[in-house]
Amino acid sequence: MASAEHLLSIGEVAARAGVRTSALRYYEDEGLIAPEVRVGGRRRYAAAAVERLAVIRFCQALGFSLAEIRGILAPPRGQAQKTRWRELVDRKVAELDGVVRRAEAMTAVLQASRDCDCIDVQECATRASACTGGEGGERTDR
Amino acid sequence: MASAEHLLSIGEVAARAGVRTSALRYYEDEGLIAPEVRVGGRRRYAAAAVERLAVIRFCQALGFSLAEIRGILAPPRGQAQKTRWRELVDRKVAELDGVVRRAEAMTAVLQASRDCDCIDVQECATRASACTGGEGGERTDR
DNA sequence: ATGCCACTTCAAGTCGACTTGAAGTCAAGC
DNA sequence: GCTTGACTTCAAGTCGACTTGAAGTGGCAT
Repeated sequence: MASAEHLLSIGEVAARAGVRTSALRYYEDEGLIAPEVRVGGRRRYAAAAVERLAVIRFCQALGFSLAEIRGILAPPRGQAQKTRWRELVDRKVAELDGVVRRAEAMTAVLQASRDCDCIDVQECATRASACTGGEGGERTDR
Repeated sequence: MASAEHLLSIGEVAARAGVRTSALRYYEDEGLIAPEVRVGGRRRYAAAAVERLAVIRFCQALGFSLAEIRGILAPPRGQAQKTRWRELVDRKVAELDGVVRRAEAMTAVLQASRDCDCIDVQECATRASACTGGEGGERTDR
C-alpha cells in the first residue's frame, strides 16, 4: 500500500498529529498504535498512523480513556466491534448527561451565591446545599 | 462557645460529615480544617467542624480544588473575601460553561456516530472530527 | 572523521486527592 | 493487668496520561 518513501519518522508523525513523540511511544506501550516497521531500530510509520492518532485524540476528546479507545480500535472488526462501539457510546452519553446536569446545577448555585448577601461563604454554602438537597455533596467513594 | 462535652472525636466528625478520617487529616495538612483542641494527643472538634466539612465538600462538588477552597475559607473575612469569592465564582462559571459546551458537542457527535453506517470507527471519527472543526482535538498542553 | 541531531530504551517524576500500611499510644471494659 | 479498638504519625502507594532525564545509537553533512 505505502511505498518505502512514504514512511514517516516518529517526529514527523508527532508533528502532523500534534502530539509529542513521548506520547506516541506511550500509546505504543499501551497497545494503541504501532509503527509499520523499524529501520535501524527506529520507528517508521505509514501515513495512516496520523489518521489513527487523530482518531485516538478524537476519542479522548469525547471522554474515552485510553483503555476504552484500545477496545474500540482493536480487532475483531465488523459487527462485534460495532456492537461494542454502541455500548460504549450509550454508556458515555449517559455519563456526559450526568456531567452536564451537575455542571448546570453548579452554575446555578454559583451564580446565586455570587450575588447573595451571605455573611460568609460558610453560611452561603449551607443555605445553597440545603437548596440542592445534598446532591453531589456527600460522596465518599470514587 | 462549645462546652467540653460537645467536642467530637475525629471518627464522629468523619461519620457525620460522610468522609474518611484519613481525608480529615489530609484536609488538616492542607490547612482547610483544624481541631478545636487536642486531648491526650487526639483531635477534638467542635460541632461546627461538621458544617465546615460540608462547606468543603460542597465547594468540591462545585468544582473547586482544595487550594481554591483554602483561599475561600481562609481569613481575611469581609469585603476582601467577598471579592475573592466573586472572582473565583466568575472564573469557575466560565469554566463550567466550557465543560457543558464540550460535553454537549461530544454527545451530539457520539449519538450521530452511534447509528451511522461507517465502515469502522476510524472513518466515522474522521468524518465527525471534520464536522466539529477540530475543536478540542489538537491540544498538546495541559 | 567529526559533530550534531533526532532517535532509542528504561526508570523515575508529575499532578491532585486521597488511601494504605506500619508501628506506636490512649482510654475503657473485663 | 490485659485486651481491644479508636486513635496517633509518617512514609509510601494509587490512579491516568503522560513528561523528563540519563545514557546510548543511527545516519547525514561538513
